[in-house]
Formats: sequence, C-alpha cells, structure tokens
Amino acid sequence: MIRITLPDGSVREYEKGITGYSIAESISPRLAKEVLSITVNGEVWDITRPIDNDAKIVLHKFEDEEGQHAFWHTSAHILAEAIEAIFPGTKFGIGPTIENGFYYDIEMPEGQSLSEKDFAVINKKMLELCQQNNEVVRKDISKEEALAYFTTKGDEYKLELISELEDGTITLYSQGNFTDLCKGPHLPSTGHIKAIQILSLAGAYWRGDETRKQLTRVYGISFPKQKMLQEYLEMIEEAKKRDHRKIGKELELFHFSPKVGMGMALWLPRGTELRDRLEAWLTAELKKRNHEMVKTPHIGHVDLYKTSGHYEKYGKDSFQPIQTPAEGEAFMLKPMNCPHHVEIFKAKQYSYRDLPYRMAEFGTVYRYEQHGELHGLTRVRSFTQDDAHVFCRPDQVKDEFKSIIELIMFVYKSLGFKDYKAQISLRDPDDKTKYIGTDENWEKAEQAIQEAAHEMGLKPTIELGEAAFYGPKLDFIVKDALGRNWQLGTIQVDYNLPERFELEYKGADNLSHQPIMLHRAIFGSMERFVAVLIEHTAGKFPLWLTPDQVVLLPISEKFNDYAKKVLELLKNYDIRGKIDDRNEKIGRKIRDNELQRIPYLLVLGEKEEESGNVSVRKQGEGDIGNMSIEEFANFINDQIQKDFEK
RNA sequence: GCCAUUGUAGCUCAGAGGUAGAGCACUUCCUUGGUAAGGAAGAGGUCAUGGGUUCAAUUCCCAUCAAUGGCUCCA
Repeated sequence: MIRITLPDGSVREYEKGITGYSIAESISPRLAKEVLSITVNGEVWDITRPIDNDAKIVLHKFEDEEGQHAFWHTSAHILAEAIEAIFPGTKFGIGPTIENGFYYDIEMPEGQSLSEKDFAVINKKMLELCQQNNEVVRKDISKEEALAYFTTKGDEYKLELISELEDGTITLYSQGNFTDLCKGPHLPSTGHIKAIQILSLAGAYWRGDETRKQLTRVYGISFPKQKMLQEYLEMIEEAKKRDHRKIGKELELFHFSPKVGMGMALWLPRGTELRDRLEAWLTAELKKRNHEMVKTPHIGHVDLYKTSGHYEKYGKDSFQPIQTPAEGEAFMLKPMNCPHHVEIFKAKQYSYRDLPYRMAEFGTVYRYEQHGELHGLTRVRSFTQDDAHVFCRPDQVKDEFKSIIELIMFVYKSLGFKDYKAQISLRDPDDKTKYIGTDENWEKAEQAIQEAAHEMGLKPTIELGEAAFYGPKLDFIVKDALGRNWQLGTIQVDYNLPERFELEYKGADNLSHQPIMLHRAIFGSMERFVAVLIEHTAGKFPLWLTPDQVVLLPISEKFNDYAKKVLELLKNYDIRGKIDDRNEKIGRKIRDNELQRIPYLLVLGEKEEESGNVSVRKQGEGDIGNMSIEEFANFINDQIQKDFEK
C-alpha cells in the first residue's frame, strides 16, 4: 500500500501501482470523467501512469493549466497524425502547447505546400481521429532505439532533438498510427477531444534560428466541448471587432502616415482629448502623492548614454546620433528618460531628510524597434512613457514600493481593469555574477519587493533569473474584458544608474551615501495604454474620459438655437459635448452618433423646447426618457462618480 | 532584421494585358423630418514607388517602400 496525499491535506491509501485515473475514480465518477493529468510530487504525469511510491498529488481538469496542457499537447499530436495521414512524408519539428491552443512545426513533402484550402479536410480528419477514441500509449525506449525509429521514418528534426537529449530513457507517445518523441504528459485517449480546429498558418524557423530552414507552423485549438470552441471562435471575432487599429480609425483617434515614418503615431484631435485627459488625471493623482512633475528635452548628449551604459548595450540598434554642424557634438534621440532625470537629481545637494525625491514626467522616447515588430499603437518607435523615478534611501525602498503599488492598483481600478496579476522578477540564484550591485543591497531589495507586494494584498508569482541586470522588478499584467493579458505597469529597483552617475546624499552620519533609484510606469506608454483601453472598452470609454460625453440632436434646424442654449447650460455643469446640426433626419443623427459611441444623445424638438427639457438616449440602450437640464447634468455627474467608485 | 500575404478614391472593397468601378464619406440643391441610414446631382484615382517584358502594363516579372500574420528582438 502507498499513501497518497491530496491537495486538501487528506491522505488515502491505495495499492502500489495505482493510477491517477483510478484515484479520481475513487473520489467521484464525475472527477474520473474530467481528470486529464496529475501532478505527482511536483511533476505532471499522465493519469494512466502507475504510481509506485507515497506521493503528494493534484488532479487536473481542463480548467487547470496543467490539464489544458495535456489536452492541447495530445491535440497537437492529433494534428500531426492528421497531417501525416493526408500528406505522407511530412516531417515534423516541435508541437508544443501555447497559451491558447497548440501548434506544430512541419515541413511539407517536396513540392507541396499547405494552405487555408486544406484546413477543412485536416479538420475533418482530426475530428475523426478523436472520435476513434484511440488510446495514447507511453513507451520508454533507449536513445539508440529512438534514433533508429526516426532514422527509418526519415525525420531529421526529431533526430536532431533526440541527439541533444541525455542518454537514458526517451519517451515516445503513440496514438492510432502516429508515434512522436515527447515527454508528455498526455490524455489517456483521444476521445476527450470533442472539438478541434486549425486556426492559422505561419512561417517559423526551425528552433527560432533564422539561418536555418523555415518550417510551416500550423496553429490549432481544441476543447472538451463543442460549445467551448464556439465561444472561443466568437471571442476571436469579438477581438477583431475591438481591434484598436480599426476603432482608432472609426473614432478618429490616431493615424499613421508612412510619410511621417512607420511606427510613429499621429494623434488626431479626439485621440489627443482622450490622452490629455488621462495625463491630466494621472498628474493630479501624482501631485496628491507628492511627486514633482518635470519636463526634459527629446534628445540628449551621447556621453549621457555612454555614462548610463545604454550606448554600449543598445547604441548600434538605436536611432543614430544627430551631429551638430559646428561643434561636432553628437546627440541621441532619447530612448529613455532616466538619464535626464538623474541629471535633474544631480542639480543640487541632498540631505537624507530630502529623500525620497519623486520625479515624474510624461516623457516621449524613441526606440528603433525592428521593422517587423511594429503593431498599431502597441509597438511603436516613438512613444510617451508615464515615467517616474524615485530617489530614496535603502530603508525607504519598501515604503516607496508600497506606495507605488497602491497608486498602480488605484489607477487600474479607476479605469475598470479589475483583474490583474503581479509578477516579481528576481536574480538567478545560480549565477549572481551577471548582476551589478552588492549582495546585501540585492537581498534587501528583493525582500522589500516581496514584503511590499504581500502587504498590499498582491499574490505575485516569482520568476527567478528574470530580473534586469541592474535590479529586481515587479510587473503588473492586466486582464482585459476578453480575458487577454497585457503587461502594463512595472516597478524596478536600480543600483546601476546611481553608481554610474555617482549620485549621493548626505546621511545623518555626515557621510555621503548612494541613493537607490526606483523606475516605475503605470500605463507603460500612453500609446500602448490607449490601445489596451480601446480594446478593453470596445471604444466605449468611461464617461469622464471620453472626448464627447453628450451630443445634442435638434430635430430640425428650428431647434438649433435651443440646442445651443442647452449646451451652454451643460457647460456650467462641466459637461462637454457638441451639437449635431447637420441637415439630416433624427434617425440618421442617432445612428451616426451611436456608431461614434457617444455615451448620451439628447433629442431636442418642439416638446423639449416648450418644457425646457431634454429627451435622453443612452448609448447601446436607446431612449431613457425626459429630464430637465439640471436633472440630466446631475445624472451625468452621478454616473461619473459611480465610474470611480465601482 | 527574416518568411509569407497584401497594397485600386478619405474609408470598406470589386475588377481586367487594350488607359477604372461600387457603397459609404465629401460638395451643391431639394427636403424641416420625433428615436439606428430621406432624395437628386456633382466632384474625387500617376491603380504604393521605381525599373523591365510587351504594339500596349494598373494588370505579368524584378526591386524598393508600407501594411498584415508569424519568427527573432525589446533599456
């Protein structure tokens, strides 16, 4: 008998050699039906693999990442099996799972290629293979046997992968007529997969190396229920509708012109309204939290970046320096704001009592992003960071961290991003040599970050070895309305710049000390944040932020004067809007303004003018009745209040 | 930067080796209309740019530029 410890701490005894499936069966038939993989002492296994020793286990369903992983991994094998059945001679690279689904890198037989026209037949074959409910069999073999198998098969990619594996046992997984090199885990049989579909094709280099052969990457997705696939496909459709590039054009927020240059957004008036309002709001919040606003130039002397170390690291991949005609000096478009802020800090002497010094700027920076990387507003060459640097003493790091976390959480909550994760990146404990700064300071900072995060109620994941060379960091990843993740905010500890720029303050001991610098951004960049906000809200911005809160629609020209009067009155209540006085019928005016996602439309005709009222329409809902102007104004301001409270 | 696909009016897109089309938007006129598209007329294009093939290229070929989807990168 062996002792199995369940996640709730309870212990059950089973025969030696019990499988995950049988354990699930002994708990409940329902669980047995849904269980996909099992974690045994921290390692994820197939549920058909016998357990021979005492173990702590966790059973995984499709709802868990580990369950999904097995599910999609097997799906990738099905994809390969289907492709091999339809295109014999296809060679296979790797077929891993990804955040949403899986892919397989393949090389089509000589002279053949895969196109979208082939999707239908492959999809059909995949479904057929699933319905056959073939058993997935795990087999341990020696390296020689594995090499022999794939040599016979003529799959040089698999051979390459195997040759790099350590000697010893290699695992193969087979289902139906397909056998693949794989460490698993997998589903017990293909019948769990009720819906499976190819999503797209792309080229990808073998092992991500551009000097090597380009393979065809086939992306797919699968689910245990047909309905889930339906929902997933609908989500993709919805995401397309919310694409910020599309909405940005429709709502006239921003524009790109190849004549200005790729990756450089032109902010149109309405987009500028939106962005200005965001900046003004955040500025007010920063001032409440004792930040000093600064402004710095868009270029900086090359020496500045030589001192900071960025020139050496990124110089050749940046926009190249601008030369002055007379003095022969070189200036760079600033790729970040920190060195400028450091120079502001250095402009005077500090006592320990002066710290922390919190300096903030909406600073526009320029980075030479690779051509193929540019994407709408989310990846551009010119962008404005909502940047701040806090210069503080070592004993202040934790409190400063906490107050930045508080601000970030406040900002996300205010803007309707209720779901976000935090991720802490620490040093690689096995290789401390690639980091600068003293061990003592690193330990203090890493501890301070973790304590600060926990004290603020965050449950951060920890990534070892992901820290920047100059310090540990905390990143915020927000989830939007469609469940997609966006990395926005970041807080980083930096020992590098204070050292390189020889920053100092006078301590109580009358000695010079080096301050610690915290870098942080909340939105990340205005460009990227506006893009995320557009996709999160589908262009229906919060009332306080939206460029026009209300548009007045006179029934005919006769009521234009009344509309002007109403608009003036609304302005007294800080409500902004405009009049649609086009020579169009009311139905047309409603339609056009609805499409512009104007939150409230006021229909103004004879009835309204006589009673001094407005007839109110809410975006997406329609007519919500008559109100006096004062009632409407209060209503709007209440709504704004509620936006912030929720 | 690499690979693939795409580039036709302000926008969305059709089209063909013989010199260009639709809808919306725009301008003017008619209409003054009560809760998601009123009517008519008009204007608007070096068919991304530069080469080549051809009697003839916007269409075929090559290069460049840009966009899109991936890959690699991201202070």
